[in-house]
Parts: sequence; structure tokens; C-alpha cells
Amino acid sequence: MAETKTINAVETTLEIVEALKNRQPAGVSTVAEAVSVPVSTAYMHLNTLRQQGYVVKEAGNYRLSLRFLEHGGAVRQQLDFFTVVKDEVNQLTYLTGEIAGFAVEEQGQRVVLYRSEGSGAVGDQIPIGEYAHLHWTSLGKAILAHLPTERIDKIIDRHGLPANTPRTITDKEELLTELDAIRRAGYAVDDAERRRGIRGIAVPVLDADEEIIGSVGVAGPKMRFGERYMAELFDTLSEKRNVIEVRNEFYQ
Amino acid sequence: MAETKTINAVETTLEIVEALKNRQPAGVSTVAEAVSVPVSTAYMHLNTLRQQGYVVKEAGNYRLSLRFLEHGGAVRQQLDFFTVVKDEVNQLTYLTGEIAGFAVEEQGQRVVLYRSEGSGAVGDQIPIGEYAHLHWTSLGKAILAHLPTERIDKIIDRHGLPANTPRTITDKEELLTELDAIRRAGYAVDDAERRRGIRGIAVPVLDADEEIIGSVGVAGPKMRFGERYMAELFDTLSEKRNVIEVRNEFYQ
DNA sequence: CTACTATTTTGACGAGATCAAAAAAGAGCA
DNA sequence: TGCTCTTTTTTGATCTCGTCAAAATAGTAG
Repeated sequence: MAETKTINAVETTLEIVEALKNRQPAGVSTVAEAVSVPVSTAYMHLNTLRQQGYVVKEAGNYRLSLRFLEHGGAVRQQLDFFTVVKDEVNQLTYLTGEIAGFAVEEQGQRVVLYRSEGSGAVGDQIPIGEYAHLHWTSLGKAILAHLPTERIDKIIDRHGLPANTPRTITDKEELLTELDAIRRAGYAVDDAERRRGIRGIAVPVLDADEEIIGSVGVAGPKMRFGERYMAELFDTLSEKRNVIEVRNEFYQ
Repeated sequence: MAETKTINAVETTLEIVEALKNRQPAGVSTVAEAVSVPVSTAYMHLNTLRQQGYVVKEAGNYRLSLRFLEHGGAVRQQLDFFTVVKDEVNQLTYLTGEIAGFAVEEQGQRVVLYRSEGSGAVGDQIPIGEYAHLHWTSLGKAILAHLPTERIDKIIDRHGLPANTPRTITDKEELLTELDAIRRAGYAVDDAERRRGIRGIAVPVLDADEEIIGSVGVAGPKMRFGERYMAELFDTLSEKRNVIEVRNEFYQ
């Protein structure tokens, strides 16, 4: 890496946060080992994080506090299109009974900004805020297809095209062709490219300058998501996309 | 304060995060001024945070990334009762058409863990993860009432009893009486104590050891939330509470 | 009560965080 | 297109304070 200078203590703290996220709750020594620092150092960091309210100590063990949820919730709320998105995704869930969601691109990945599950919903339990590769989800591909070419290249360079299932597209040329098809069709499909048995369909959401701001989509079991149903979902999604775009411009 | 030793650089970084949350997006100098450090220091911190993906630079200005949402979402998902809570709160929204939510106590405050808005919902736009005083929301009071006495004292000592509206309870004795009433009635009411014109009702959710794990509640416009309707909501809430408690024990 | 493990405190060393100041990059403006 | 002013980024020197090993304390299991 060797980018510009960074502050070591801050890096350590953030590594501790990351480590804690994966092995919660944990004691000082566990954390120390995970980030390869002396226990005393880990201790001081955990103490600092605790006093600032980012970490909580319960029964001698540390875990991340809900302050992260607070910050995340605040960031999300500050996006001017969030309220509109929430309304329309809820509507979508109501209309389809499936899992509906809205994602944006950040740091070259797709991040789930909002998600809502209908009564008949079948799918995986994706937590809000999850980062994933853009190329193996319908939400991601819908966004990727509408990014400038040079950004697409950069993102592929940075994150690569790893596979998550046998169906994930791992070849760059193949992906670019697919993105082209998505642009022309107006929607992206994830056919078990991320999770076996799960299909998804998503459409891009653009702003007044035709720049991509995110994507709305629906996901569910492959069995139910046949050609006929997918076409129907495309119509519903297109309508919602339209409502979001119009309401967003209005509030701009 | 002068508790145990803490790491200064980490504190500064967290202060920067906090500052950024409130005045996003912001430039280096704005941040530097907000936390009272030289611009060069703020610059290094922002750079470190950016390289670790916690801060994003857009058009020369910095803002918090969605990594916070990611961590918050992960923490939430790791709570073993979360899935159950989400299902039941969704149900609640569906049944009542109002705003429904689930909160837990952390660091002496009430934190909104999940929230869902029905079709006829009227209320304020509370972001997920929001921390608020326990004494001025129905969700908070339902929890507070079921905490051990010494913890109640500690929390009041630490956070005080400030007022948010003319109706907020600011007297300790009065609050303790109210908490007693809540324990006996089995529900807590917020009658415009937090926001003018908004009424809320919440019931506690306990685990197998009768320890409080959170509270479920519904909120809406004072006009609609009359005595009759409140009684009806109490029944619905009680049923949901029961379902959450049973399903939670089952998965334990 | 004893042995073991995990957490917390201590203190000394030297890496590196901080700061002022300089350099570079942007943003208006005529 | 230059010129001024503002903001960001880089630099380098000082000495704070983050780091670490080791000791002290607390916690746990037998």
C-alpha cells in the first residue's frame, strides 16, 4: 500500500473494532492475539473505545456498542433520497411479498442501504449495511452497468472478480458484455451468482443528471422466480424506480 | 473524568467521527476547528480513517462512510433475539398501520434497534440506532421500570432528567412513582413527553430469568391515540411481547 | 486453599503524533 | 489568463505519549 502517512494508534483501534465485529464478545487477550499486539496495548485501546462509548463491556467481555448503528442510521438519514427510498421499498415488499432492497455503491462495493421483507419472503438474512462485490448481485450489477467505464475498470482492478457460487461471472469480458446487456434491457438479474437457489432482479435509479445513485431490487427463491414472474417484477420495479426518481428530483 | 488512561490519538479520531456526523460533509479545516486541533493533525486522522474505509472523500469533502451502518447491522444481527423481534415488529406495523419499534438499553439510554412504519403512520423520523433518554419515551420507560433499583439510580445520576417538552417528567420521585405504576400496569405511555402531539405505548420484553431485554411499542398522533385505541394497542402489544418471549426462549 | 489463566497496572524507552510553517492546489474574480 | 485569497497537503523538528515486558491483581476451576 504505502499511501500517505497514517496514524498507527488509530489503525490499531480500527483493527480492534474489526476483530471485535467478527469474534464478539471477546476478552482482552483474544483481541490482542487477533490483531497481534501485546495485551496491555489491546487493553488501552479497548478502554479508550469503551470510554467513548464505542465498545461495551459485559460480564468481563467486550463487544461493539450500538453506537455504530447510531452513526450508520444518521448517515443514512442524511441522504436526501433515503425517505423516498424507504417508502417505495416498503411498498414493493407489500406489493410482492418478497424481499426488497435498495443499494448504493461505496468504495467500489454494493452496500445495502435499506431492506424489507414481505410475508412470503424467502432468502438469506443479509444485515443492513452489508458490503459485497458489485458483480455478483443484481443490485450491484445494476449499479455497475451505469458507472463510467473508467470507474468500472478501477473497481474491477481493485476488487477483482472472485466467485461465490459456480455461476458467478469471473471473466472481465463476459462481465462487460453482461453490463452492456443490462444497460439495454434496463434491469439486472442475479441467477444464483451469489447464493445457490436465490434469484434477484434489480433496476438502476438515476438522478436528474442521469448519474446512478443506487438500485432497487427484489430477491427470492429460484423456483418461484420464473420468466413470467420476473417480467411482472420488472414492471413493478420500473414503476417504483420512476417514483423514486421523480420524488427525488422534486426534493432536490 | 480522569478515569483510567486512554489513548489520545484514538480519542481525537473518535471526536472527529462525532464531529463529522453532525456537520457532514466537511473539509479538513472545518473538522479541525470543530475538534480544536491543527489542520495538519485533522488531515492525518481523516486520511487514516479514509484508508481504513470509515470515511469517504467526495468532491474534496469528507463524510462518514457506510461502514458504520455495516458494523451496526452486524452487531444487531448477532443479537440472538433480533430475527424474532424484526418479524414481530413487522407484524405489528401490519396489524396497526402505525409506527412500531423495538428498543434496548445501552449505556443508560434507550437505543432503537428496529423500527417499521405502517401505511397510516404518523410520527417523527427517528433514525435507527438513535440513543435517547430512557425517561422520555414509552420504550425507554418500559425498560427503565424493569431494571434493578440500583441501576435506575445510577442511570438517573449519570444522565439526569432533562426536559424535552413541557410534559417530560423531570422529578425523580415522580418518575419512580410512574415506574411503579408501569410495573403494575404492564405498559408505559409517552404522552407528548418527547415530542409534542405524539403519543406512544410500550411493553417490556423479558427473558427466561425475568430480566429485561428490551421493549416493543407503537407511536402515533395524539388525536388518534385515544383511551379506547390505546387499550386495543395494549392487547396487541402484549400478544407480540408474548410471541417474542416464547420464540426467544426457544432459540436460547 | 492452590494452581492456573486473564485482566489490569506500572514504568522506561524511543517511535511517532503533534504542531507550525512552508508548499501546493483550488476557487473566485477581473 | 493571470492574480489574490483560501484550503489542502507536505515537511521536519520536538518531545509527548503509545508501546511493550514484566509485575500485580483479580478471577476461575479443581
